[in-house]
Amino acid sequence: MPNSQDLKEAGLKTTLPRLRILAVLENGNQRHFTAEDVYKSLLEAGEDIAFATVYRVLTQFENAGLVLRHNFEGGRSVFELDDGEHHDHMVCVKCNNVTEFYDAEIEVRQKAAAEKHNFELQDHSLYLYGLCGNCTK
Amino acid sequence: MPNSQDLKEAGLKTTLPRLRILAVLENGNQRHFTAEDVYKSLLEAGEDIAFATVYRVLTQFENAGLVLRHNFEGGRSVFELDDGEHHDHMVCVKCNNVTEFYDAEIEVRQKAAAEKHNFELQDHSLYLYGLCGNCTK
DNA sequence: GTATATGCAAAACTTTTGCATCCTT
DNA sequence: AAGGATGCAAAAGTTTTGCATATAC
Repeated sequence: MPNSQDLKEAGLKTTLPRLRILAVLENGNQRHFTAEDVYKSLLEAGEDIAFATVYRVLTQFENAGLVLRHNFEGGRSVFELDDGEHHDHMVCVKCNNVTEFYDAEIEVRQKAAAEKHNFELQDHSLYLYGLCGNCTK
Repeated sequence: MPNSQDLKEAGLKTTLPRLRILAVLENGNQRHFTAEDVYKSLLEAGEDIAFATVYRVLTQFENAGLVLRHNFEGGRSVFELDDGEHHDHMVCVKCNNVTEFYDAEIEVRQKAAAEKHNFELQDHSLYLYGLCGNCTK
């Protein structure tokens, strides 16, 4: 779990906005946030942090490797704390709920596909879209 | 390969802009286009079609099932003719070249992962990011 | 004290839309 | 002739940036 130490190691000063944003990402009841989600959480917690700062900080966190940015359908970025354990995502198109999953075989086949095409794999994103358990009831 | 017949079947009138945009998607030396790519191709071909029309038509084609829209990293949509044969994509982060690939086992495991989580799969996107063969030389 | 970070407002970008006019059937 | 499509310009939505002020070290 990232903390102020991680900020320093990333060359980022330990400022109040950064700590507050980190707290939202760590302690929220969700793991996946749009920038607006983060901003609203801060407002609700009584924190007065500019929207521009939220974006700046999230981008800095992303560059520092603390946060992952996803480009799901819908045109808005979704941010998530990088816990170091890679996983993929199922996104409910109705309620926007995000479920994480992992399949070792899929990872292996991706690497194999990349090698086969002489492609130097750096990263990947696998998003499943559909209806989550709650929304099919 | 879609044609004016497909337009009619989709409830879309056979208009010059639609035919021209279809022609770009079919006959370009690439298969993957941003809206701007399409617009520029039209300009180069001497066609005077509004940018807004390009977006409108691409969206209509998407809804009609003629075209797929991808959300790669970078924040701009990428469009591709839907040839009916599902495939995934490797995107070169240096030259933006897009390579298609398909792995039946990955498809199977995705379905299995969805079922395991009681998730009704509708669609998915798998993008590999890295350096293509040309860019690692 | 110095360098870096933040707030605010404005800009940049992509994509969509309102409306008058034009085209297809 | 009638309904749908296009062009233009303006709007909408997300994300970034310039600059003066404030903060961390």
